[in-house]
Amino acid sequence: MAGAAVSAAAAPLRRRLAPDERREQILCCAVRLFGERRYSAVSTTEIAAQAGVTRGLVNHYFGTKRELYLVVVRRMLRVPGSAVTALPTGSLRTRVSTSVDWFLDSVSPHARTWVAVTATEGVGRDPDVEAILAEADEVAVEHVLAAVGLDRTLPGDEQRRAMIRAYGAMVKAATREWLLRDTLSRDELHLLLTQSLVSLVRDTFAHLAVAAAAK
Amino acid sequence: MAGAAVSAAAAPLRRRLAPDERREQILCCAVRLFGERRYSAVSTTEIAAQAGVTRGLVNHYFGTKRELYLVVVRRMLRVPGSAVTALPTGSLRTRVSTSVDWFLDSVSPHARTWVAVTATEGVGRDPDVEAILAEADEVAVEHVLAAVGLDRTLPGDEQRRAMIRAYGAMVKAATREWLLRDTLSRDELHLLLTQSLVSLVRDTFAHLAVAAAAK
DNA sequence: GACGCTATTGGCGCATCGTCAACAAGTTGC
DNA sequence: GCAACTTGTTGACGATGCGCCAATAGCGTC
Repeated sequence: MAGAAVSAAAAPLRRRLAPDERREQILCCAVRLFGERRYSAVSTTEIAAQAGVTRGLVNHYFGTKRELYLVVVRRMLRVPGSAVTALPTGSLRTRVSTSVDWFLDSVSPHARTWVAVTATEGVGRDPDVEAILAEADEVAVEHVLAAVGLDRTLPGDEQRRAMIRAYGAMVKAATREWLLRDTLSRDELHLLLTQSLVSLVRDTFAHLAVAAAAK
Repeated sequence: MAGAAVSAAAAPLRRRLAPDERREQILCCAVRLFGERRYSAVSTTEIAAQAGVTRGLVNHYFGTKRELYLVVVRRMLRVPGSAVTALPTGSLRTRVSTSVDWFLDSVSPHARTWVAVTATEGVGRDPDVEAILAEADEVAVEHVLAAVGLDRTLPGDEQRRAMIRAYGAMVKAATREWLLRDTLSRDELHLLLTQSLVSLVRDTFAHLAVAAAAK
């Protein structure tokens, strides 16, 4: 009994961690669970259990289950884009091709989480989630504009940005075809993304400028 | 008192409807509520209340809240696409342009519900919802293949279908830009969708065929 | 080794969901 | 016309999940 008491003292039932550390630990489990199942199919109890804590602590750190979810969404989008190396040079097609390659390279290591983030569409609007995704899209648009070398002060900038956002949706969908369904090889995906963006910039934007000048 | 009794008999508290009728009534309310709020923010109690029935009846007809939700998703995708009129003729660009116009015409009356259906979710996979959306996408792919006049037995069909699915994602995103954010005019949207599909078929598919023949 | 700070717990109250037996609105048979 | 049957509909029960908060117990500090 004395031995039991000693070992119990040596390994206390609750371990007290630094707030940041504990928060990170819970968030990590939440990312994994929300990544593999939908919102309603994940309970805060389960998240807490996986993190080795009680449910109350989850609420203590993140307030609400929904708030935790939003943090997870934000976190998952923080993956790529940190190492924006030197801008590519050369012809439009060369620059676009290089950028597409860079994108594919940066996605493939985090394939699983990336797919989860950009995953499903459904019914029911969620303004908060939409705002986070929109923010990430805006960053992507900036990258594309920089890669193709377009002046952002020119008239028609808003329209071009909208079109690039739409192009971004195709990028996501096509990349899912590659990573998830394996219906496209990397080369085929690369061809699609490059060709589409080149056509967008060279043809569609040109038509746009002509139409704007005509009126 | 006798009069009250008579009026009560004339207007009974519960009205007994035909199953299909009641089911449709509940489903209608569910469509509206799920259209304007996200899944977790809609309770079956509220749906029942809006339909003028009790919660138990909702479960009786649809089993589970989730099952009801899936029925809603399916229903919302039932765009009156039945009226697939005669296939357009003329050059590739003309046929694509006509098809894009037809699509935009058929979407705009149901703008609100359509936007709700194609709204992006966030994190968390939902295989059931994905299956429904995939089914609808496949129908759309068939329409596109018919419009551009591609033989479905040719080699590389799977790759082309995948690329058209990706194009479909761009169509949805761009249409949302038009309907929701008003960042594109209908003409600009039409230009984008037409130009992109023409480029996809004329350039990308051509490259694809060349690459396939080379190996 | 005692003290204080605070990370952590456990439980309370409330809302929602799925199930089911009982009830009553219509319908049919006589 | 009334009675019996069918079945659409209700109301309540148990279970689960979530937000909140006072009590508890690690861990650093003097």
